Amino acid sequence: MIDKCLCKLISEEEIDKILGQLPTDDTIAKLAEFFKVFGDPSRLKLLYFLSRSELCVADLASLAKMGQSAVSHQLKTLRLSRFVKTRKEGTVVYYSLEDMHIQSLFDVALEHIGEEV
Amino acid sequence: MIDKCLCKLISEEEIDKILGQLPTDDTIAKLAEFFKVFGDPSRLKLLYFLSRSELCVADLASLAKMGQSAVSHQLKTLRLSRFVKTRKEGTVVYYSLEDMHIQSLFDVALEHIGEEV
DNA sequence: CTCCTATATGAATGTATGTTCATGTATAGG
DNA sequence: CCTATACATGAACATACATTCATATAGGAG
Repeated sequence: MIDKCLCKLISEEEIDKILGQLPTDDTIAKLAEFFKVFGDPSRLKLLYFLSRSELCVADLASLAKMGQSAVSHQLKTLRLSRFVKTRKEGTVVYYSLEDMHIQSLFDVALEHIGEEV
Repeated sequence: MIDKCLCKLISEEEIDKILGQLPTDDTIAKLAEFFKVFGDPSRLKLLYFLSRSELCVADLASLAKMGQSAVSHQLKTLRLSRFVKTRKEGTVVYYSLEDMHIQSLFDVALEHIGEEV
């Protein structure tokens, strides 16, 4: 854990300042959880479809070419992280996006990987 | 895979349009890889420190309270996904951010999880 | 009440991933 | 050369995670 070096590119005061402004472990953990949700192709697909239309579970499974159970599990993840919301109608559960920041996230990511959508 | 329902909330034409505009599997995979990099607390910490200063491996390990090997492994991940770049000086390797979109990513994420940095 | 459909969920399984440990490589100093 | 330092890397291990399978729940149709 304790490595030498201390390259002295920056001063002690600067180090203290950087450490002082370091987000708490809790905030960092939440940030990681946030991004982890987007780190799976299946979830990204589901989010894409939901960005285009409110959809029920079966239709999401059909569009994403995934099993119903897999979709349901992933939607649970998306629900718990508050990216999607649900509306129930009889036995059908309709999912839609809760958070509209998603598109801007994708924009930054696509720019980085150099794709023109 | 083939589930029933077809809730008909949207028309066939709309479905075709949505499927037609679906990014390729390759693009989706790259997007997921992009976000996966941010889905780990250790890497987030390292990126935070690098967003404040160019730093060598040992100092990063010291700041992040991580082992040198762990830091080196994670820096490799960050290098391969082109988030950081290196500069060598003797035996010391200095890392710095390659990509400046990172801060805007964090802003969106922090807004979502409801933290005031 | 009974059956069917839509969805959720728990257990099991295979795979991916982060850290550690041991070691390899490269460079500076004596 | 020889040694020490800085960093990289491969194997091993433990954990996390995505999917599947089987089953549970809940609501509508008859």
